[in-house]
Amino acid sequence: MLQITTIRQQPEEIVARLKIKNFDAATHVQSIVALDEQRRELQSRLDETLANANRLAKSIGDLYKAGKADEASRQKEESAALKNTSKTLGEELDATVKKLNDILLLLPNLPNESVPAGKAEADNEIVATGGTLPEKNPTALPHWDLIKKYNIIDFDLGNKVTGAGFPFYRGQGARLQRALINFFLDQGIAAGYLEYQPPLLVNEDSAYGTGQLPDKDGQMYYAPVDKLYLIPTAEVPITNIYRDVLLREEDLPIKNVAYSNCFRREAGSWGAHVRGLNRLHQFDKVEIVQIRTPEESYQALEEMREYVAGLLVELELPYRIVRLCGGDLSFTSALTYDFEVFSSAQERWLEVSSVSNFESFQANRMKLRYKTKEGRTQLAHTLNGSALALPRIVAALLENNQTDDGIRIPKALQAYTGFEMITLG
RNA sequence: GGAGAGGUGGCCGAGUGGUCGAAGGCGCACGCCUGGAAAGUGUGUGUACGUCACAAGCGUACCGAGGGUUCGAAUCCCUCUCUCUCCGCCA
Repeated sequence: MLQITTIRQQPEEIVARLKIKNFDAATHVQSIVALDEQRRELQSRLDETLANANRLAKSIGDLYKAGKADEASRQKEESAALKNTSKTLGEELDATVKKLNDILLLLPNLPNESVPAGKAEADNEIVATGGTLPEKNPTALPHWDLIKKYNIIDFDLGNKVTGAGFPFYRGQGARLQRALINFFLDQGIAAGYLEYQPPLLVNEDSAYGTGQLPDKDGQMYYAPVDKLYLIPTAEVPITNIYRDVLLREEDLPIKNVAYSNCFRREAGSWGAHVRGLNRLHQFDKVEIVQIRTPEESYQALEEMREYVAGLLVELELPYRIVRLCGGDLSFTSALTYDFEVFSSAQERWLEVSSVSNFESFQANRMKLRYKTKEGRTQLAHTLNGSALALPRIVAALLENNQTDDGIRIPKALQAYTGFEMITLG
């Protein structure tokens, strides 16, 4: 959520910046400015009325004590009138605040200066590449065939027991999952992140805090009996640790890492390119989250980018990093780097990580603040990134490392899997 | 799930209708004291909103959340929620 003071002070600037995200904010901003004006007016009048009522109450008490009951009951009538006024003003104020807030929630975060304009994927900017692309192999099998051949991931079984997009991992497939999770967590810990194991269901406040609601309502699984949402990413519980928290500057930076299952309904996004592991309703991901001062947050974003790139190097996967254009940028993000690995049999780049700086957008929603060394209270910046999401990593590993003898496991992972090859039988 | 007890400031803890944003203590900050430190001592120490220069000052709200009674509520009533204890159930 954007800060009301920013909108109040530079409404045109906001509208202009949001155009980069292809978001027309003109009407919203206009309403916000008007409602904000109204809100402050009502607040002043209400405060004044309450101040008068407080004065009267005190006076009535004194009069009773002095035995002047007549004068007291006359003032009581006055007080009753004030009470009516304050009740009306209070209701108007609440309604105005609610209206204002509802519109504020609809405004996406401002894009960073460096975000290129653009409508979609094609306008993203490739900022780095790494690893070597495998040679073209016409006989290479896509991962959905490989998993059947080696009998390591079973979609049919998932289909029977749960539904589409909920596969079973089996044998060396399950082992590979576990290896990747542990590898990613250990790397994170080595890089100074604190490991967390979060709840997989969160309440409504948390879903609002990180911005999944109201923007992505319908994309999360929901347990209505208990009013809980299944998390689409560990970002939600991990960042919400700091909801309504006032940190001290010495507490920063905060760097957390967490593994979790992730649940996504993916309503309406099923299509031709989502075979096999490319898109699932439940998948595994290790997430890194940082809380930073505004001064340091972009430096932190670069650190995180380096860190994620390092993981892909260890896994010996060819990758590229793209800076998302305005149109592709998420609702909450100011700047996002997507990481894509090349999947040789599909001959496609698969997104395996998204590293973002949300600046104070989430912090403002969550009231995540910190006290500076000078004693000023201000909003912190939040960042997060996948490090990494498993299914597409697995897809790329399987496709890129297939040999006549089996599927080669990258060296860095072998200590975790306990085997060097995925083999038949 | 049943019964009981309770949620007060960074922490502990007083406070059962007005003088309470809230005693006292701890912690913290700054000063005094000291060769230095400890001890001692003095002062200060919440958040949000409004006014305003995102200053001071002033005003308003906040004692788990939301409603109610009252001229006036941390204090009384109702609902919800969370924690603790006992019982039940259970990985």
